[in-house]
Amino acid sequence: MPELPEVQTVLNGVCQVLNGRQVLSIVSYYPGTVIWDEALDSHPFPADFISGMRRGKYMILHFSKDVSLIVHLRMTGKLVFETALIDIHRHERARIELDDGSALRFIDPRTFGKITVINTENLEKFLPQLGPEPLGKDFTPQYLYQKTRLRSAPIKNLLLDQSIVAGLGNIYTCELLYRAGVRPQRISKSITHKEANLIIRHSKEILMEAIAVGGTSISDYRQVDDKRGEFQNFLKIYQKKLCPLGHDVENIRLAGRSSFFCPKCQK
DNA sequence: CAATGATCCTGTCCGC
DNA sequence: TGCGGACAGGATCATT
Repeated sequence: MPELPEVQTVLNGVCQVLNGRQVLSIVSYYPGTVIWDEALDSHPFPADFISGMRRGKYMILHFSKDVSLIVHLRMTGKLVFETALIDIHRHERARIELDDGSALRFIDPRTFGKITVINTENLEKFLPQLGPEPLGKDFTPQYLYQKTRLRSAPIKNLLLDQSIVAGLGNIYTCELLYRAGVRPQRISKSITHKEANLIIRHSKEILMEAIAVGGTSISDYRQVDDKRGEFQNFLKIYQKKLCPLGHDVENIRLAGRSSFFCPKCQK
């Protein structure tokens, strides 16, 4: 599922494709996939691509004429580049048409993904409240420790809360807690300074490793050129029966999600 | 305010 | 071979 490393990888590909191009139009094939800001100019396109950035799991694409796109892939969304117009794919929910006849197709079987077209000035208004970037300087052991003091929910739920830290999802949270040696169901308040240190260090480490190999392709996730990421080959606990040391892995449900952990390696 | 559970949705997989 | 049900889970909304 697209988490920070997958979104970053897709964004990098999208920026390459959009570099020097104009968007001519955004076509919607499924109700609710494309959301239009009411405060938008009535004829926003064509607009020149300026820059792309990422905030948590959101892609933000800036264009001329104060137009921006907020793209969220949710669980099964893909942005696939085509050099020429072709038939609408069964799961194609929207299409971003470019000035050279190419297009980015938004393919999303489960239809949870969204493309929001906004006036750039309204960016803050259209983004939810998001915590610090996990790879940023504000995501520190002190910050996390302070947040854990206020909560009785399991630490995994806290890490999945985008208003606490923006970009972690189920897979990397399972993995980083395994690396940190902390059980996902541990009550947040019980996390020690030392454990907060380990969680922060391994969060940053695992995200950087995953970005370096193009993310994790477990089911639908693909890069813009339809290539798979490679990090699924390095997962140690997610959907495993045995941990790397050969211990039995347990799977419990936390916040409605499968949570894999090793009772021997994680305390 | 915190925490939990339902909801959105469809493809895939498992057991019978 | 077919069918029903469980499952996958990011974010939002309603409820406790």
